[in-house]
Amino acid sequence: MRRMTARPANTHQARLLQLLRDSGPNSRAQLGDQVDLSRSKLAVEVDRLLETGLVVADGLAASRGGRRSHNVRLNPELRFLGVDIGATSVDVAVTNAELEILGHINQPMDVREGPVAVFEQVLSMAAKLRASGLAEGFDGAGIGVPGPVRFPEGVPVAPPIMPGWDGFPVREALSQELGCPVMVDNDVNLMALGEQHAGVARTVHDFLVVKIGTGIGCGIVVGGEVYRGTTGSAGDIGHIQAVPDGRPCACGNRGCLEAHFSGAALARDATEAAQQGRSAELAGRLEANGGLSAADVAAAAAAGDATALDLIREGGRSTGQVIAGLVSFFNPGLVVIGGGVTGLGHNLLAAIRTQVYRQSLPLATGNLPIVLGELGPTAGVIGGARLISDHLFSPA
Amino acid sequence: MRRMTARPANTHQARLLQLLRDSGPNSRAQLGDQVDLSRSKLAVEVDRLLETGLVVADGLAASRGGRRSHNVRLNPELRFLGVDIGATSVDVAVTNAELEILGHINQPMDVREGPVAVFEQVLSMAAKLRASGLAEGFDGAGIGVPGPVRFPEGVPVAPPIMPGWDGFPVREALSQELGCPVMVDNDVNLMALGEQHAGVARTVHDFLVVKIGTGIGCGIVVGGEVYRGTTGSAGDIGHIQAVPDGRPCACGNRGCLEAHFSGAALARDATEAAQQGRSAELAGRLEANGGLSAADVAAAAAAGDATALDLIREGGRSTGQVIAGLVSFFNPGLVVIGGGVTGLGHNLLAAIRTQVYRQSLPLATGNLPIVLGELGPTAGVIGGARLISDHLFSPA
DNA sequence: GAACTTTCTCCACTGAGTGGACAAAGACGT
DNA sequence: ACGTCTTTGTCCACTCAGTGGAGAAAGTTC
Repeated sequence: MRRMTARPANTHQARLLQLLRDSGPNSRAQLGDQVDLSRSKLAVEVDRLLETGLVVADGLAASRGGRRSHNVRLNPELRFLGVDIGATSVDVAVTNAELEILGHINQPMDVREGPVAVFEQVLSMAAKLRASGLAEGFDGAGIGVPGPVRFPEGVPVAPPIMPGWDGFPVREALSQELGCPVMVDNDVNLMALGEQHAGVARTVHDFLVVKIGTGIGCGIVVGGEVYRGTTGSAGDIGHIQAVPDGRPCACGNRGCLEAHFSGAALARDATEAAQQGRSAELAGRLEANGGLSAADVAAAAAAGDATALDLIREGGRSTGQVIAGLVSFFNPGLVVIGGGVTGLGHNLLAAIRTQVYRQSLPLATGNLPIVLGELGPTAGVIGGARLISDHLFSPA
Repeated sequence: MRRMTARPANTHQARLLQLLRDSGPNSRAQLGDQVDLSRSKLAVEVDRLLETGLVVADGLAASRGGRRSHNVRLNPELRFLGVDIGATSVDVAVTNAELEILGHINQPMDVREGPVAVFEQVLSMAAKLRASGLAEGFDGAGIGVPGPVRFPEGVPVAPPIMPGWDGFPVREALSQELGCPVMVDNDVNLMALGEQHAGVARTVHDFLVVKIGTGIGCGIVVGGEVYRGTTGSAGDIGHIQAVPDGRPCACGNRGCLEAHFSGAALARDATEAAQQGRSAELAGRLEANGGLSAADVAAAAAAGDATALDLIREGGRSTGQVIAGLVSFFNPGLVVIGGGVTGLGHNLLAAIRTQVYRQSLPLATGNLPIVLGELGPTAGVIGGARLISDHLFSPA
């Protein structure tokens, strides 16, 4: 199949495509209710979209007491690729134009091996999905990388945990390989887009997404749009000071949030506790697995281990301390906690909540939900698909 | 003179009015260069604006090698009122439609006396300006108050330092009294608008304005627009924890930034130092004035007093500590320091800069200017005029 | 089968916006 | 003084997006 290359010709068409993406098949009448255009004009634009092939007829809907409506929907053969590159693993997924996941693969990986090796892996994962019959090709791809990105060009800039990627033309390279438009963004921003599109943040306009994985980052959404900052490093909260004169951090300072709580820090602290004999539970797991991860701490806490619980509580306190400041400053309508450590679940959430509600002013926290992300590991790939569809479903 | 009531009929007219406001008298040709409309259409819209009286002819400009242009400008009789209500004083100013200050009065005042008393004072100040022949009436007014505001309604919400104002319909009441449209906002947001319009932030799209006066607040500008948060309390950074287990704060917590550094805190610390005999300079001033203010500390520091200098440096360090976190999070293109304590000048600025540059990541601070505001005490009133003109110069 | 609903199409009309021709007004060289 | 060039502004015919009403098509309900 030849891939779609058409783009909406005007804002009306863009709006219609986005409506069809977000609410599935619709009749002309239903579209008209949401789009503030005369029925005549709307019919014209829908017909033009049908001509481009982006939209196809979808049969007759059931009657609601009158003439049955002719539904239209986004072309079901459109395929987007969502790629979420983490520090230690990659997620690749295929979606249709309505951003439903048709297939999803996760593989371990190390970003530090550099862009060439990682892309080889990503491309082979994409090929596998294609080979399984889910897609004959891709109409667009959205990629998330664990570091700051100069968004318009799709190029990582000075990424701390992936030094080899600095300045690598991710967007251009992947667009070449995949033969379709590509957008690149920070992984946390993709997660925010994902939760906004299909998760807990569907109705909020200003919110924060705190992703606690190997590192810690924050996605910022202002007025429904991801805010990326002047140099693309907005949300880089891992190196905000959480503990004065605290632990030394790789960045050269002391007491950075990331040095005190993150997947990596938690594993380190748990190992330390096990070795010092402060927890039999953790020591057993260390013995068994030859190492400890955040998941081990979660399991130990679930098994009632006090030390593990303490580690989580202490981490939640540090995180909550920083988030409290951000809440005072940003006054969001929602805070979403996500990332690898969401396995720590409600113990973590409770610790964060306590700290934030205690430290921020009532006006900012009065009606502020602090919740776990809904999408788990799929938030990033859905966000990727959303990112590229936002791009393709806007006037050229 | 009957006040102007016309509003632009469409976005083109709004755009033209804003252009004329920001760059003064212009010929049709010059306007055409900036507005992406055909000369014909532009002429039509300009003619309509002339009919409304918002815009008037302004004679012929000098020739530039061809036919001389007929300039047009905003009606020079338009008058805006800018009001900046602080904790301890009020600024009221009259501007023309180009937001040039024609007259400016500052008077001491205490917000805690409540809205009724304060408005009486504001109205009498406005009357004084009118009586001096600067205005026959006002076409709009922009008011800043030192606390959070529910912006669409123009009503203060839960303002900590002005409890009597909670829920008072400032916008409606003043609109009634002045007989013109009124917009109300947080004083720090007005300052941000002022610096954006006529100060240091003219070319930046994403920036922060930190106002250090009796309290501490922060104005946030995203994509050229003031960001106010979900409940209007965005930028309320005075109660972010700057010093763990630090000084007790009126809000009930400990170590809040405002408890450690602000006009009030500085005066308190200076008085303490004077009484403990740590500074002869400050003790002398305490004796002479019967009390100490931030200005006294500034003067003492300028006279070489080490204790005063230490107080400023320590305050700058706390402030810088908090700002560093905000810079990491928000990645602004500029940070402006303003408010009453700008009298502390470069000693304060240096301390803040040191702390921010040390604590934030290079990518966020690499090209980040941290500067003092340019407009001083006029920032707020210019911002007020800007606020209402933005409102009036947009389609009804 | 009549009356009512809902969906969709057709068509004449409005009005925003364009671009080119041309007029007005000045600068400059000869 | 006069023609040429440049810049500014006006006029006008034309295009095209968008509207709203009439009415056809296709159902449901009683």
